[in-house]
Amino acid sequence: MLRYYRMLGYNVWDQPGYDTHGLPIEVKIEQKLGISTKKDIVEKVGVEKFLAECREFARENLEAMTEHFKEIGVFMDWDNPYITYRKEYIESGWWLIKRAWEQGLLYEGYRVVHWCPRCETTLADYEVSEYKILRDPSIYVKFKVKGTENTYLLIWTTTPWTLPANAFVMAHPDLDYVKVKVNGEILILAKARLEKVMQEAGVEEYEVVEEFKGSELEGVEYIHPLEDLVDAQKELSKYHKVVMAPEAVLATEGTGLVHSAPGHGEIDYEINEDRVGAPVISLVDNQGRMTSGAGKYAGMYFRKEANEEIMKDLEAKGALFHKSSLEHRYPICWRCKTPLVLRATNQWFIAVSKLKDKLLEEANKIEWVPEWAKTRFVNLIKDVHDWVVSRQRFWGIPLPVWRCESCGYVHAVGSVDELVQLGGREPEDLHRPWVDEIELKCPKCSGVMHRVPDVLDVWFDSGVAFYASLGYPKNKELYEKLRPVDFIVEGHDQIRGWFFSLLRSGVIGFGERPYRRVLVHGFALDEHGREMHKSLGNYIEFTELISKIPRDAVRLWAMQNTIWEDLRFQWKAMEQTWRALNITWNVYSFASTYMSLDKFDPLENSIDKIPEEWLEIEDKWILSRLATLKETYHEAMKSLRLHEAARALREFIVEDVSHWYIRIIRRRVWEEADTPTKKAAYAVLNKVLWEWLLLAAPFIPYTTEYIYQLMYREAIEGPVSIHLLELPQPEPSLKKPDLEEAMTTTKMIVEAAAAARNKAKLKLRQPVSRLIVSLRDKKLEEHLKVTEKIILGLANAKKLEIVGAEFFEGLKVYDVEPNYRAIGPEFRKLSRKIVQYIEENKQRIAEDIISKGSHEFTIDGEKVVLEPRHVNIKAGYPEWLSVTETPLGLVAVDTRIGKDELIEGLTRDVVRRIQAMRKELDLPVEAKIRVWLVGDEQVLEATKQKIDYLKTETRAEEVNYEEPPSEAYTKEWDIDGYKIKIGIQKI
RNA sequence: GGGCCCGUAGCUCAGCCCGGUAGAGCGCCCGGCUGAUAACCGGGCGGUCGGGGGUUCGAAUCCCCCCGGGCCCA
Repeated sequence: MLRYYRMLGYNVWDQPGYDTHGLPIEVKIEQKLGISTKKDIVEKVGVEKFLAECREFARENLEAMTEHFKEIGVFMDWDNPYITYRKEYIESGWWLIKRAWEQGLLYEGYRVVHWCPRCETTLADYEVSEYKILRDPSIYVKFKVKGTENTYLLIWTTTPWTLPANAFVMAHPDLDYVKVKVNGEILILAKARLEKVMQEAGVEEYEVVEEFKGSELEGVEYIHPLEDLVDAQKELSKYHKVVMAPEAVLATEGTGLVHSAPGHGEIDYEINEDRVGAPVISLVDNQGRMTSGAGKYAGMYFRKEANEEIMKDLEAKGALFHKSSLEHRYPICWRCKTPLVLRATNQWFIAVSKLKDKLLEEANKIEWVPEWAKTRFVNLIKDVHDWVVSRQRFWGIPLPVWRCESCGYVHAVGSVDELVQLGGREPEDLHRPWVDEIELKCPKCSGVMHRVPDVLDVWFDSGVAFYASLGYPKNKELYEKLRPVDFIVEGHDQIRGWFFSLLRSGVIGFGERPYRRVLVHGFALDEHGREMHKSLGNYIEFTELISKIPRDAVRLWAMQNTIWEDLRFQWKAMEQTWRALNITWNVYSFASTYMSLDKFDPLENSIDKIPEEWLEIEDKWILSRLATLKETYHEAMKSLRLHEAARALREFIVEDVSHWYIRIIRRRVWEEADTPTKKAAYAVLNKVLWEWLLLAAPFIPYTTEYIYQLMYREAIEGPVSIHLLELPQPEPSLKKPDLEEAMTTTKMIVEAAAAARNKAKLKLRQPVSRLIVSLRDKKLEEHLKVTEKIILGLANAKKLEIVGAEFFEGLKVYDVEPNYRAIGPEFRKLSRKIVQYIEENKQRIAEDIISKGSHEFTIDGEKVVLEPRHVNIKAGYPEWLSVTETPLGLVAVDTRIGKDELIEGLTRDVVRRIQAMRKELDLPVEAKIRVWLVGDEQVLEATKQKIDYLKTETRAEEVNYEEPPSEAYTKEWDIDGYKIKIGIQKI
């Protein structure tokens, strides 16, 4: 796209950029240094050294990427990329945090996150990617309903360790619930789960005493069975009641009553925030041990001792209805494989949910390609949550928030200058640990302020790219000029990723969408449709790829794939594209060979200097096709459908130019004299090839540049590179839809004629006297009149006859077979004679039955009526006519070869052999030769009759009918059984 | 479980928006052409257009349900 707009004359801002921060890089370095925990980074390695390694790694990575981009022909300002770890970039990032803070959107809050108790860090959502089948308890617990003697809410859980932090119970308002009498107790659970639960618990006798909707449970209070053993329950007990939460309750699992611990479950947390308001208590510490708030269980590891002890106590208290275990998928740390714990921790947020309406409004102003990306995007925004921007790591943009030790005042810093103003100084590096050392003076109480230790989510880095890359806010001018960005492109996984992080930042920072148009591309997958990974062994090294396939073939292949769909990697498919490129090369080399041979000057003989009447029909046609191509091309490119443009380019050069136009104009180009028709052909070919070259330049920059340098630059005194030229614009006046249609008809006729020849085993070199065509649509006959010359040339026929359908009808030869099964029972004894009659009168019977539906005759004085059921009729044509049926009508070749045609055919065979021999000798096209012929008289005679033709075609100065001398290149040939010896020699 | 995308010849994919006789390239078999030629052309073989239902004179195409795969979430 950049190449396209550049060639339209735009001044394109083409700065590349690199995301360099983040946990993946930290992990790579941990591996390199042989460490695996945060503690090791701080104590064994030191943060400074660690970050230096990260930076070095990012830099190396970025250089390798740049090389790849350059290799594949990405044309950007590689000397001036933006890099997210640079000071200016980080400062630009700080500015956005400050903007959020100023608008009251930045806040610190408690939030349930996935936490690795071994690495002692939170894991971002996208890092929670590995799961393992683990065995866990599966227990049913009774919560006694307040104010009753023996009525209980029955809940189910696989995480007993979360029970101490239980705050409330969730139910579904629309689900049916029952009270069941079991062993003298009343249990409440969902009706849909009753049978399953009782079965699992091995209870055979139970009685449903009441049935009601879940909504009736709202507000029912209960008593937590571990209340007296857990300190935290003192705070939580007043919230113990049933809450309606349809989004958290399934009718297919558990009991329909879900125990909720807001400090240990995301949905629990949300529902608590939304409609309960209990304190969010998390009873697991950084290392996975129960905290002092867990009372009796303090110090126990959550998935081990705590689970055991809690189940034991529940049993002792008679609160355990049933206990078993199950295997399920449980998230584990992708680095150390430790099972993760969900726990509430302190994190920094930006209140994006407050901006939802604005986000939607802005998203709707963006142009999405394809359209469905917008649907996906809007759906995502509709359930947007506040953005957790903090991470407890090292290699990232430090969160620029300072907190006062004395009064707790929090201040967000937007730049280094502000740091200095507030009593700090400029650190030598804006990363940790340097920035952590900066102390500020509290503007409220003059106390000492320290930075909160977190760094920012890497999505924050990517989100600010649209302005941070341009140096905003230090340098406002550039961004003001370019905003909003015209075009961004990424894979469909980035709809939630980059596209969203950019919009979020755009709205926070500027209250507007930061980009105008989005193009979504697919993934490159292996040939089976799987993602390519080094670990799967299906990864293709880039260097290997470009060592095997030309870069332009790779590019063209990738770009002709429907852009937003995934691309399956296939060597074969690329080789095929390579072939198309090769045809392209052949086309230019064909043109170049003859044009330079004839010293054709493209400037002197440009198309506008050729009188219209010099143009043949095929010239007007290809010019029309070119005009159509340009229209299709620009339309596709302007709406970001690159693949449509790529396909149109291929189709045009391969099908229209190479296979069709050049095939037709060959004879015109071979002529030696400088005829108007040859000049016209050159001028047209030159225009077509020149404009195609420009149009193809954005797609195949290497090939087009090479051809440009080789064939055009000097001749047209052009600029140093083809990529500095402007694309040709559509020329509607050259479009001739009728002519294009006529040529489509012509192609079909020529192909049908070839098929008819094929059937009759008549090679194309053998001329035929007539080509006979009957078309269903009389209007199409006009087409044939227009292109008659082309048809005769390509079908190698002397005459084109357009006839009506009755011509073929009249010639039809019928084969009629008696249908014994129908005749026998009906005609009995006459049958044998009737069969004989049929054999003798096939044609008449067939004609009658086809036209009248029956055939009457008399046999032994009896009248017989033959109807279609009595015979099988097969239609055919006489032997001298080879017919092909096409959707347009019938096309036939008269296969009878007259004497003239035979002579011409034989001569062409000889010419063809001489040409082959010239080629074998590697003679230049323009070289003159001497020829000797000896052999069967018929062949010699034929060539004598057509001697002038033979001489011109082969550039023979003389033809001798005698044994070739020993110095001549001599070969013996067999032409359809005729023997001939040919000798040639260069003069 | 939800949103979106994909499913058409042995393989890779057009066609679907806007309904009208199912296409291309590759592969395989047979034939032809050739001063662009390690190219090219023709023919043959090959299809329940993922499945089912609906709308319609007519559905690969529009609508609904289901199945399989992918992306992003839960």
